Amino acid sequence: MKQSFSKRSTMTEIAAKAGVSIPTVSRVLHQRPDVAPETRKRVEQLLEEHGLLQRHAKKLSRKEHSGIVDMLFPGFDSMYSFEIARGVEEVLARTDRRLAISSTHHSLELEQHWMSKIQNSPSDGAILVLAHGEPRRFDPLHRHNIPFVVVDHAGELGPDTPSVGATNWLGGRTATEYLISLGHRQIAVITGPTTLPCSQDRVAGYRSALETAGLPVRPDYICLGDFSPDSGYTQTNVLLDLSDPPTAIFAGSDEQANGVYRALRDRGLSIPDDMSVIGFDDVPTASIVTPDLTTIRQPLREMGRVATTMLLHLINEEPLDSVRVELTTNLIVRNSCQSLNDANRKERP
Amino acid sequence: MKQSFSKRSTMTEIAAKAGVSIPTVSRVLHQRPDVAPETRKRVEQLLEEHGLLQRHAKKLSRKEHSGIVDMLFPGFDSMYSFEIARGVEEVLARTDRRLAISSTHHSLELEQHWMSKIQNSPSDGAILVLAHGEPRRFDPLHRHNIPFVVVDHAGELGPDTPSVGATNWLGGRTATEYLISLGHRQIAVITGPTTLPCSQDRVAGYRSALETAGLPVRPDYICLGDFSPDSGYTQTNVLLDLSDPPTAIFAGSDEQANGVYRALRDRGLSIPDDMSVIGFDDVPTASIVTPDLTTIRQPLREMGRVATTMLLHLINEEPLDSVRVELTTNLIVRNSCQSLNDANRKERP
DNA sequence: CTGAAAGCGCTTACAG
DNA sequence: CTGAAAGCGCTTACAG
Repeated sequence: MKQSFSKRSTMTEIAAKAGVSIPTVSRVLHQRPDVAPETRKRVEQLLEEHGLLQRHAKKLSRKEHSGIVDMLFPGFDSMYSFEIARGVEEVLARTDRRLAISSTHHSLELEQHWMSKIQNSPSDGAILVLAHGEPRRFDPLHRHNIPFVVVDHAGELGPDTPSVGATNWLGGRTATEYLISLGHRQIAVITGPTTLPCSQDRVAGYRSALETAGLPVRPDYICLGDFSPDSGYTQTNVLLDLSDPPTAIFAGSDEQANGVYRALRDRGLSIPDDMSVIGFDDVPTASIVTPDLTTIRQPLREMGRVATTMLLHLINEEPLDSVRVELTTNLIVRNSCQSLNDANRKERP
Repeated sequence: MKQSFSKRSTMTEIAAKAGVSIPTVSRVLHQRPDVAPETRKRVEQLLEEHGLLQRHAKKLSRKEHSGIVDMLFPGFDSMYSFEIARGVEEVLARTDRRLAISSTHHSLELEQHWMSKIQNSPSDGAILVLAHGEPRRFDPLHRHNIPFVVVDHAGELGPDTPSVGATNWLGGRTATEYLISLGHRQIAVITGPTTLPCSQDRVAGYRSALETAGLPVRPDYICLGDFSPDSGYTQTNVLLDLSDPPTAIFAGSDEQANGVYRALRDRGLSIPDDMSVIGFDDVPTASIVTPDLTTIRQPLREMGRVATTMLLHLINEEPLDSVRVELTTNLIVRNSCQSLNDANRKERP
């Protein structure tokens, strides 16, 4: 037992013990066919005992895969990130790979730092949660032949870049249609960052629903946010200060909706009696707030799962069913929206 | 440019190009002192250009460290986990190591699976979020000489096991004292799993506060939960069905408090008018719920940060200031508790 | 400081 | 099927 740890054995040693030549040992180790079954068995036994087999396997597997799948977030700071990560973890747990999580903390510098880390201790593949950015960003990955999948990108990266997204346009449209169906005619939206395609798409869906219903698209009802509670708070106040405020707000994201809630509460306004609010994402908090938030569900965990499955295919050099997968959004009706015709609504001027 | 990728160069090649012997090249690569500065410079240049320097550095660093720090959760499914992970990520981002996250999904089988993964693609160190469990569990880690730190364990693992925790006893006591200071005399607690030292400690703190104030410790006011919203819901209903229900509930954890909120709301009871509720943890949702939750803050992110700093010391074989670090909890007063003397409280029989 | 020489652990045709 | 031989890429005393 002890000596097997004391010093790493060599093929020469094994050859001596097995009473064969070194080349034969080499052949057995490499699973060449031209070895007598008996000899092979004897040598294999020795190799195993002395840890050469294990050492060799490890060396091989290090070549093929590092055992790590990387995941990069712009910020590891929201339920949104967490949910996607959970999906990825779920499918990776069943494989022999581990999940490495990094955040660029919204800094380009740290993103480059990460890219160089990846070179030194390489990755089998990467999942990039990147809602925007040009393809050039992925050059280091290409150079190092690291397969990757982009999550929540709108998919305009061209046919070379596998990506998973959600039907943001449809979601935006569904949210707005729902509010219209409740009788609302004055519907505002607080957007995400204008640079983000997912946000642009939601707003486009909003416009489309309004236009289809023959309602005007009012510029003062389209407020610029950044998906944060703070921008939800600020923009809600802007909307409420309008001479002609909306009766419903499409909050852009659930997190942003939290800020909308707070602004409304600060003014003593009730949800949904005084204002209907609809979110986007359906993160866990959506069902915890009061009233629980009607929202458009974006299947974040499933997006993580699908992206991982795709990546695993890429790693194994198996063909992909589709380079671009778009998962569908769903309306989740809870209690933050009310029909305009319904009772105890205060009259507005 | 091109040929440097086409085939990996050898020392022989470099030696020829540099007009020196192979041993000299070897010496330069290994930074031996006995080489003429000029020769060294020339050879180094060549080594760099042909990627031998890089290859060598990589080989070295693979020996010293894999570049991965592992983190294991019983379940990667709560704000609690997420917050600790964020803390770890924050300090790791500034190093050249990446964070690998795994969950045992509360299954012993998966925990063993993870332990074997760790052997195949080794880890520089691990952070284990393990609220209980005997030291034997860590044997595989010891065997493979992988340093680790345990987070949120009560610290009864002995002086060999570095750990980071919070002052759970003090937190439980503070929560209860606060309720007493508001005039409450009938204070219930919904506990976490009895097997968890952190939960036991909180309950012990609760008892201690009651006893110090000369109040009776009523067994029917101590309800068994498991930190989940569901158990919060169920046990609140049990408490409300008592002939003599409490006027305040110490919810054991913020997540559990969500269930308490729901049960109260389902019965048409108002928080804090009809019932005061205090949580534990101060996860982000605590300030989002209505009314926002008064709670005992457990500095989860900081715990993650401290654990990582400790682990980095262990990895570098530097001494630890202390094997056991206990971070302090704080009372965060928000709006879910009310003084018993205050106004609009309905009279109880 | 530097190289010729010996050696290590392994692989790869080649001959039988 | 197996081994003797040649060879590769590298390291390590040793001599000058």
